[in-house]
Amino acid sequence: MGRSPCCEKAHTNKGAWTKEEDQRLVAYIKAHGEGCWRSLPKAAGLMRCGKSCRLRWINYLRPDLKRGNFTEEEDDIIINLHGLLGNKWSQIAGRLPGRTDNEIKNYWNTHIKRKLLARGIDPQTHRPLSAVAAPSSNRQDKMAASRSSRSPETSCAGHSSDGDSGGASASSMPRLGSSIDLNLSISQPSQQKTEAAAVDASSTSYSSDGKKKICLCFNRLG
DNA sequence: AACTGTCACAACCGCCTCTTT
DNA sequence: GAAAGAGGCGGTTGTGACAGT
Repeated sequence: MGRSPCCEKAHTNKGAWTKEEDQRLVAYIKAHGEGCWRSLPKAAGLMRCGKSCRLRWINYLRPDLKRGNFTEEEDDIIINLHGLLGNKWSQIAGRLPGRTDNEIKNYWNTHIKRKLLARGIDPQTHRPLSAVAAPSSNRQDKMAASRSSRSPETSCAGHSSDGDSGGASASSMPRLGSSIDLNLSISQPSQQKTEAAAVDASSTSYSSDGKKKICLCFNRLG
């Protein structure tokens, strides 16, 4: 539709970041904070697209990032949150401090998918493979599915078609065995924001028997 | 040693959503 | 209310590392 590109592509570097570029970016953000990504590259003396700077900072350079392997506990959290949220990587990442959406997305695609398949569980629906109809391998179908999953009405991919939309309780959904209790609650739409359903917040706590509990509150279900 | 296949992950692309004008 | 700009998100790709033959 004629939208101008986010940056002047002819004058931007692409590909892997160099140490010097990283240093420039870190130094600039340390000095000025995260501000306008569009103007940041110029201000920091980087021949990069603003989006690229943002991604580099968020996924790699941020000081609070937790590098290294995912723990079993993190695996479980990701699997359960994915069952609830679908491919909402940023929301899942928001509940795993120190992890980024990109990291989780990659980890899901490379490790967890296989892990679930090995257990005989469909990674998309979280149901036993035998109960899942043959998935479409058609690329266009996948794209269409991803598009529809981004609409608010179907934000809980894989469960919106369950037919039990009235009882939005995690315990009513078939779920792989886990030590994590997903204690969901639905509140009245008291806050008058008209956004579509959103998982507003979650908190992690421990029950008396030491089991980890994650509380997810769906504040605004449409 | 050379080749091939697989895996892991950083980075890019295009679209969507939110905010501002 | 419409249009434009900017940020954010999710899917996909490119590539280096490693393992197997």
